[in-house]
Amino acid sequence: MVSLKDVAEHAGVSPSTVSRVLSEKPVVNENTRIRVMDAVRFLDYKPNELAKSLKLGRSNTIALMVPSIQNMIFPAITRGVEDTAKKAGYTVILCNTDEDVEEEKRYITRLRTRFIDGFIVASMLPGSDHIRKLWREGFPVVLTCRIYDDSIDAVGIDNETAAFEATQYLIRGGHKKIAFALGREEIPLYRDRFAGYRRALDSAGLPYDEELVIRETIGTGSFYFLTQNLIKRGTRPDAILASSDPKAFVVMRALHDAGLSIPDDVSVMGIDNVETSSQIEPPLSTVAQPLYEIGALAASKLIRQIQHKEKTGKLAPAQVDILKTDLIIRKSTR
Amino acid sequence: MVSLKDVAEHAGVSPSTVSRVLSEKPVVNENTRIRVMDAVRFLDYKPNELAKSLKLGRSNTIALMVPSIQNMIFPAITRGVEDTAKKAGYTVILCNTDEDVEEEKRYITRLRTRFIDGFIVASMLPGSDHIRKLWREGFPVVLTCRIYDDSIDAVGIDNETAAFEATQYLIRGGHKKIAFALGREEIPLYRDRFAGYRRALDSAGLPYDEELVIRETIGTGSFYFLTQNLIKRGTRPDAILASSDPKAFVVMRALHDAGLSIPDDVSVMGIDNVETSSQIEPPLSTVAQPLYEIGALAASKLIRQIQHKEKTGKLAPAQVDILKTDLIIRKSTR
DNA sequence: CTGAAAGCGCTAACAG
DNA sequence: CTGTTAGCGCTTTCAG
Repeated sequence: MVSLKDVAEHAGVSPSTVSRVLSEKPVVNENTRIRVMDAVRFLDYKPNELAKSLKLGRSNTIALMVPSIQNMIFPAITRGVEDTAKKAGYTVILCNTDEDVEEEKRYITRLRTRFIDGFIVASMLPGSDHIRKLWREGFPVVLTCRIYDDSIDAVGIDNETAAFEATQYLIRGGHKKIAFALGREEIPLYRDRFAGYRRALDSAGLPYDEELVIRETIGTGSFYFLTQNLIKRGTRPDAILASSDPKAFVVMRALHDAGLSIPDDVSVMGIDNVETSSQIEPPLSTVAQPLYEIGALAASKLIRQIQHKEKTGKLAPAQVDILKTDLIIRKSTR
Repeated sequence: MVSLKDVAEHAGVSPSTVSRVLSEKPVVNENTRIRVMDAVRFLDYKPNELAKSLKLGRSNTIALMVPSIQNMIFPAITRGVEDTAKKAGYTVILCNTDEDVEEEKRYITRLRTRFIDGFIVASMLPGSDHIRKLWREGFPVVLTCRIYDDSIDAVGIDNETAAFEATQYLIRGGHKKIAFALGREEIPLYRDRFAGYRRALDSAGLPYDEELVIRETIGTGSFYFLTQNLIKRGTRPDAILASSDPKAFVVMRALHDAGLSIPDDVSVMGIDNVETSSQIEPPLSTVAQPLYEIGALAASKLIRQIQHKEKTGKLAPAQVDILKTDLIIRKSTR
């Protein structure tokens, strides 16, 4: 490996001078600058980022923590993060946490020993204190898919409203018995969507029927069976709103296998708009989250925060950005 | 940040001693060992990995380069990589290259300045020399989804055979006019799959009909229109084998929108078995790649190679692993 | 404008 | 068994 010192020798100057021209310090004589640059090119010198990091206490690296990259909403978010990080000269480390708080903590402590510059945390569980602590210590963090309150930087959507709009759309389409496929209730995201569903029912004067909510409970079995049970129970809904697109896929499969047609017998709607949603048959009506933009914005917020901290020594006040969703009507609803 | 020196002072020993107990060197007195460990715990000392990396010339970090994490085969592969890397104490950096060789090179040079320990390169383009060069320089690399020859470590599947088996299955099912939806031909993967298709036709004594191959050419339009054209041309196929699952989705959509029923009017088959394949309607028959295992094996090969290099100073002989595929029959074929 | 020197936090000879 | 020393490759005072 060719080092700064080699360049210095080759150019007949001191290492410090080379360092100066490479960090574009304005104080260096044009002639020596040229001589140094020639040597740099001649030796094809690449500065050692690790040494720089050690000296400077930052690594130009950020971590993206997701429950699982296999969860269909995360590839797009991840791509948004990576693209904007790359543009700003940052590298991203991918961490799958499986929603395991201990795993998350382990990652955080491990990465901090490498001078990681910041974290984008995209898990969905209710806030645990280790993230708050991180923030309080002055560490750049941006939350996504999980917003505690307005005390930590975050970007997300208004889940309550998203579900409200979906339900409202269904109601306007003449649906009267709208079921709801509710994901694990300890996840705030799903609770919010559930609340939106109920509010829409309310404000349309439709009764809320506990019978019509399919609850994913561990042990009770999957949505597939729950959906088929619901139908067999005789109280057949005329529409089902799923609390996420992947859940809608399962619901659709159950309906189909039970011999029901979508949307003729029952409309199905999701929330998320993952890539697959437009590819299934029938294409799923849904409320789109701007996934790529969420990732991109999270990354640029984080980087801004990192740079702010470098300048001023502390974090800028937290700010949460709520991106707008988009009602997308395809063919799974009538 | 608490450093090794702090621990040393606190324990009343020299930094080297602390270093020794922490790297579990056997030569240290039990008593001082305990004293040091107490200090470590008391100060909650975490070694600075960056400093270690700088000193040792390795970072316990590997890079995973994929065309795009949004390409549906990569989330599972990525998860396989990350899981096994994590278990071995490695961190993974995710790089989206968009199949752009220059981008790939830029990543490589940039990451090398951080003492990256190895690369998993999962792009699909024919081999460019920068990867070969990397390998020749003694840098651990494992290729995946792209096998040049047997001179570089790699893991993948036998694409020719995969397509052969799919075609053969279709033929056995009584299909006589089997179309093929062929991805960009500069990608060897697709060429191989195409070859397998042709060989199966051949060995069954079925004629190869150029009319029946839908070629994705830039500018000619998407598979959607190509498929509909094929149908309108009058030579309606009784089956279509797509060179990848995502392409099969488009084909299915085109067929559906043209009023044809799958599999009654035409069978559709894919190759890959991405997650969505089982979720669409009808569920797609396909040849499964063991995606997670590909990622996991790639990572463990890479790590083994890294460790081999640390021991011996050079790479172990290249070895390419061909994982077996799995014919999965669902409902898109009759 | 440039060089010498110190040091980021760690490990590894080399002595003792 | 343990301490001293040097140094990984870089940046940054501090002098000059």
